[in-house]
Formats: sequence, C-alpha cells, structure tokens
Amino acid sequence: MTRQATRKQRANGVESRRRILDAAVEIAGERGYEGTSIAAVSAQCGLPPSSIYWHFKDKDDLIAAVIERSFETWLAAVELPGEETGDPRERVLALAANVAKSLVDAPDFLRLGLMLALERRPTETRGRTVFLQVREIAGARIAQVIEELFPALDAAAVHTLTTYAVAGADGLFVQREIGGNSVDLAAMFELHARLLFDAATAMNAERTQ
Amino acid sequence: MTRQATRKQRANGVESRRRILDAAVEIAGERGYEGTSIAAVSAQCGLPPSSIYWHFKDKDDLIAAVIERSFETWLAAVELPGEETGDPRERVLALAANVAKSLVDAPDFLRLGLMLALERRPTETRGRTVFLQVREIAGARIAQVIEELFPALDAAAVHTLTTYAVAGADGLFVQREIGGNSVDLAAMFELHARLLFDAATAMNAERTQ
Amino acid sequence: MTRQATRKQRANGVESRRRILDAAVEIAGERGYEGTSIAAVSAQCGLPPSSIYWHFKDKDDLIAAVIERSFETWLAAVELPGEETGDPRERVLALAANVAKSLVDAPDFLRLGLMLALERRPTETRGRTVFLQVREIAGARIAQVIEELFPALDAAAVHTLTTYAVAGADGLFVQREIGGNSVDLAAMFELHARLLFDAATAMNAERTQ
Amino acid sequence: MTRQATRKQRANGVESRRRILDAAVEIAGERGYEGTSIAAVSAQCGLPPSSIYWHFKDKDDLIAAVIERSFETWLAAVELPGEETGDPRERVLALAANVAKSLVDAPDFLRLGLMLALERRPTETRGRTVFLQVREIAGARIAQVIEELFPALDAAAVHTLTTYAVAGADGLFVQREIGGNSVDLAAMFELHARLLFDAATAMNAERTQ
DNA sequence: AATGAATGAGGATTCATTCAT
DNA sequence: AATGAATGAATCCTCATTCAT
Repeated sequence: MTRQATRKQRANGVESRRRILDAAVEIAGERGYEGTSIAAVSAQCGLPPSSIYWHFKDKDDLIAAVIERSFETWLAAVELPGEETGDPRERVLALAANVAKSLVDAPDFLRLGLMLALERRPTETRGRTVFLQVREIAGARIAQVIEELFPALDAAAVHTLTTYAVAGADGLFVQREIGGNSVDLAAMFELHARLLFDAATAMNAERTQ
Repeated sequence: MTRQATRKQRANGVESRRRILDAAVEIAGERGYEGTSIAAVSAQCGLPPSSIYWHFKDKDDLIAAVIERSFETWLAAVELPGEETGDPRERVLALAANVAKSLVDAPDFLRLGLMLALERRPTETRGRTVFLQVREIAGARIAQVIEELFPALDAAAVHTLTTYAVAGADGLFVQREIGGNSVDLAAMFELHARLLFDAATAMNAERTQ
Repeated sequence: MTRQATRKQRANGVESRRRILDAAVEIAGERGYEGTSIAAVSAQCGLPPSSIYWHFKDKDDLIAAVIERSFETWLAAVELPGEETGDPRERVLALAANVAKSLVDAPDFLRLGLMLALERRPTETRGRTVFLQVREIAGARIAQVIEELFPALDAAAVHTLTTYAVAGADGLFVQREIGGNSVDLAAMFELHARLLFDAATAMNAERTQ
Repeated sequence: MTRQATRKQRANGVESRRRILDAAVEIAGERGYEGTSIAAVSAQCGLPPSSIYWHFKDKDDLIAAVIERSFETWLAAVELPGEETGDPRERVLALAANVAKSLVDAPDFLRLGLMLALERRPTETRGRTVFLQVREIAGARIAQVIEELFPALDAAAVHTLTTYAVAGADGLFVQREIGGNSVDLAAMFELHARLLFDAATAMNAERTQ
C-alpha cells in the first residue's frame, strides 16, 4: 500500500466520522434517543454498524457527540458580530433576532436536546447531561447580559428573568416545531424580548429608588 | 373468595383497561414513545402483554389512549370553579395559578405530549396527532378568554398573544421538568400572566384610540 | 325470554356454523393449515373466536369439517346424472368433462386438500387424514369404472390406470390454479380422458388375445 | 484449535449460509411457508435466529433462496448426459426416467414449490414468484424438445402437450408424496412418456398429411 | 481505519385456547 | 347458543454490541 493510500485512509477517518454524525443528528432529531438505532444510522450514512463502533464507544457516546457538535453549529449561528455597545433595548432586540434566526437555521441542537431533557430514564444518558451543561452555559450568558444592562437587580431577580427568557425561547421553539412556517419565530422572539426588556426595566427602576 | 377466583380474578374489562393505562401513563411519561415497551407496561400493571393487546390494538393505540385520558385528567385539574366575573387582572392571574398547579399535579399529559410533539418520524404516531388536537382545543380556549377581556384586539393580535401564552406555559413547564423543585412554577406563571396581561392591555388601548 | 326467541337462537346455531365454515374454507384455501388462524376466520365471519370454539373442538376439528363439507359440495357438483349406459368412450369423456367443470366451480376441496396432502408435519392433522380418506373413495370409484369398461385388465393394470387418472386430474388442477383462466381445463381433461381411454383399450386388447 | 476458536468458530459466511439453507430446505419442504418458523430453522442448523437474519433479509427472502437453490440442485440431477441423438422414442423415455429419478432423489424443490404454488395469499410471497419463474423455464425446455421432435406441430399443440406433460409430472409427484414407496414413480413416468409420445406422434402425423 | 459475521437479549405482536358468565 | 376477557407460548424481527481479520 502506498503512502498516498495510507494518507487517504487517514483522511477518510475524519470524513467517516462526519458522515456518521450527519446521519445521527438527522435520525436522533427525528426520533429521540431510543428511536435512534445504530442500524438506522448505518443505513443513513452507508457505513456498517461496526464502523460506527470504531468511531464511537457506544450509542450513548454517539448521541453525546451529536449534541456537542450540533451545539457548536448552533453557537456559531448565534454568535453576535461584536458591537456590544449601543442602546440597551436595541442590543436585546438584536440578540433575540439572532437567536430566532439561529433556531430556524440550526434547530437540531434544541430539538434533540429538549427531547432528551424531557426523558426521565433511570440511567441518565450522557447526551442529556451534555445538553443540560451547555444549556447551563447559555443560561449563564443570558444572566450576564441582564446583569450588565440592569445592574440594580439582585441575584433572585436576575435568575427569574433568565429562567423566563430561556423558557420563552424553548416554548416558542416548540410552537415553531409544531406549527411549522405558520409561526413567525422572528416576530415572536421580538415580542418576547420586548416584554422581557420592559419587565426588567421596571424591576430595575423599582430597586433603584 | 373461592379457589377459582384466586387463580383468575373475575374478568373486568374496565378495571383492567384502567390498570393498563395507569401503568402506561407512568412509563410513557418517563420514557416517551419508543422507550415505552409493552413488556414494561405489562410488568408495571401485572397483566400479560397479550392482555394489553386485547384492550388496545397496538402500541400506537395505547399511547393515543394514554394521551386522551391524561388530557382529561389534566383538564379536570385546570377547570376553574366558575366565578367568571370580577377584575380581569385577577381572573387572568387566577387562571395562571390554576394552570401552574395543574401542571405540577398532573404533569404526565404535557410531558409525554411535548416528547411526542418534538418527534418527526416519517410515519406519524396517533398519539402525537391526538396531542396536537387537544392542544388546539386548549389554545382555542385561551384565545376565547383573550377575546373576551380585550375586545378591541384583532384576530392577528389574539393569535400572537395566544401563541405567546402557550409557548410560555410550555417553556416554563420544560424548565420545571429540568430544574425540578428549584423552579417555582407558580411564581413563574404569575410573572408570565402579568407580562401577558400588561402587553394585551397596552395593545388593546392602542387599538381603542 | 320468549319461546320464539329461544327457537331463533337455536336456529342461529346452524347459521353460525355455516358462516364459520364459509369463512374457514376461504381462508384455509388461501393459506393452508398453518396459515389459517382462528382470528382470521373470526374476522371473516364476524363471530368472536370463542364462538368458533363453541362450534368446533379446536382448529384441527374446524379444518377437518371444512374438508368434509367442501368434499360434499364438490361431490354434488361431479355426480353424473345417471345414464350409465351408452358408448364407453362417450361415458368416459362425459365423466372427464364433469370433473373438469366441478373443479372449476368448486375448487376449494382439492386446493386445500392438496395443500394438506403435501405437508409432512410430525403430528398428522385430522384434515389431512379426512382428505386422504375421501380421496381414496374417489379413487375406488374410478377403479370401478375402469374395471367395468375393461374387464380383461388385471388388478395391477387397473391400479396403474387409476393412479395415472388421478395424477392427471391433480396435475391439471394445479396447472389451472397457477395459470388461471389461460388454462382450458375442459380441453385438457378431454385430452387426458382420451389418452387414458386409448391406453386402457390397448391394454385390454393385449390381455384379451 | 485454540480456545478462542472453540468459543466462536471463525466467521465463515458462505458456510453459515449453506447450513441455514440446508436446514430451511428440510423444514420448508415438510411444512410449507407458514409452517417454517425461524426458530425451527435455527434449531436445525445450530445458528441463532439473529444470525439467520444476517444472511437473509426476512423469512420471505430465506424461502425464496431455498427455492432457488433447491431448483439448481434438482436441475443438476435432471440434466441429461448429452447424447441428444438416437431414436426419438428412446430419447423421450430416457428423459422421463431421468426426471422420475431426480424427483425421488431431490424432491424438496417440487414439494415446497407446489405448496407455495397452491397458496393464494393476498400478498404474494417471493418464494412463490421464484418457483413460478423457474417452473416457466422448465416448461420452456420441454416445449423446445417437443418442437424439435415433432416439427409439424403448431404452437397451440405444443402448448397443450407441454401443459399436459408438466401436469402429469406434478400429479404423479403428488401421488408419490401421498402414497410413498408404494407408487413406482419410474414406471408411472414411463407410462406418461409413452402416452405423450404416441399422442404427439399422432398429432404430428395428422398435420403432416 | 474498517468491516463481515455473529449473537443474546429484547422488541412488538399473534397464536390457539380457556373459562366464567 | 354465545361471548368478553384473559393468557402462556410462540411468532417474526431488531437491538446494541463484539471480535477476528
């Protein structure tokens, strides 16, 4: 076997892994954890089951990797293009618009994540753990923005607003998943952002007095 | 009790059906559609799998029945004790408090429902269809209340507020499912209700001018 | 309950039995012994499985009854309208034409019978036994006709011709089952009868010299 | 042989496939399609059911493969050792003797095939389709021989004689299956061949004049 | 880096049958 | 004369996983 061929093989390792994850994200996003069979992923990506096990320790590991990669994909879609200055209201609305767009463009992460989150199986899956962790990170970031914009708020208020912000995002995403294009996610996120901003402003003013 | 009765309790279809549904609602609420095995339901309710198939055509049929019954259970828990008069704000807050309480007391319906709703399998499950239908009914009822309280709103506005109301409820429920008792669902629903009421009031005033 | 109603019930017993047999003959003729499930018969006739067990001891008993009844139906269709005199050749040809017609009109008996006959399960089914018995009877009748028409033939020759006659009938029936209407059963049976008659005539002449 | 080899014989797909087919041909030849349970095949060949499903998509696929292979086995048993010259009568008789012998030696193909052929289930099995196809091939070959030997016959006559030839073979085979060794298949096939040959000769002469 | 072959455990579902009413 | 309810055993087939190559 020539060195060429060897290099080719190695390069294919990355490519194969990608193909498997592509297949898995699709199927897991359709059917959840239990519904995702290795055989189905194999059929989707064209590689035999044993090859999937060469790349991933077990099904749990595969799903966790799916969550991780789809989170990164989503994160890349949300990330704001800097400009953290300017009018607070505008900043919040821009953030919301961005999140709405990212959830339309890369819905796999949240769809699969919520499916895993709602499950309560006796032995926790790694995928669920990973989802809850990255979700925690996202929540912390939101809390941070709120603290910056409304410095008078105490920890409890920040926590309440953060929870409400995330809940709204989850709920609107679910509505969109159910209702399809008939739900204008951008408009709904704008409403959500406005209500939140006004509520935060009011709470902030209350405590400033 | 005679010896015969000991060996085989007297046939009682209604009771058996109830036991099966009780078992299924618990397991399906924890593990979703795929995670609910007939064997597990059988073990939980004490009846053999073949008996489950006497009462339900197949797994799909069972899950659909579970959704139906748990919806009714939940509906009975939400239903307000009349008193439709009084201050609108109070009425909305009371409604929200009731929904929050019902979701804590009878969460099976919504937990399983959301799991089914998020699935996108090629061949739709009957359970999902049923959930979407009853959800539609619940949405219509909310829209009705909004129309009553804010008669100046046009259809689009009512639709937006309804969607946001339902989304908030779903999202907060999910937060509670993930965060457990650390999430004060009653308080969050109160916040949700207040924001919605204020937003609706403002929109209503706008259009009244 | 009035006497009228009681009599009605009793009358229905016969009717129910008939409905069950009608359903069973159809399904067994399509799928054979193993392929005939009590549930399928139940669905076909509209009576619950337990009612089928009221009329028949078990599945074996049901299939045996199906064979018996369909044999009688077929027999009624073959039976010649007397006239045993006349030209031997004509008599044989008329017989063959009649058998061909009966097999087109009432094929259930032979189709199901052959399916059972070809099976070799460890525990013999009663249906198979019954089929082989009635088949034996039919064979004996053919032998009798041959003996009458060709008295010079010895037992071995009669046996050979009988076997060949029956085999031809079976084989042509199978061809018709496979080929459908494209097989002209009447014409084929006429050919079969002619060849047989000529062969028998020749053998008879040989032994007469 | 190492300890590992004892625990799990070296993977050998071809050999395993053969073992499964060997087991299946025996069981299916005895019990037909429905009567052939995967568990029974598994027990017969020593491989677990899941291994059978590695080699064959489903039961249908297995039975179809059984038909295919047993047809080839049978074909190898019939194939004449050349010598296509010589007296036509001798050639036909030799052919018949060969077929008779092959059906005694390798009866699985025809026994299972006829069982499948007689079935009329709504959803056709692949095994039945395969059987009808190979049967068609066998029929075409017989027609070819008839055409060669009796060139004056028209297509309709050839078709009739072919149908009768095949029907006789099927019917005699059934007689043998039912009657066991008491039926001298060789003798019966000789009779069948003679009657056919004489009939064809007569028909040929008729058309030559 | 990959895969053909294998497998025990479990999946949903149907089976023939029973029995109290 | 009939049937609603039940059931243990069997059905076909898929599961996640392993391992020698």
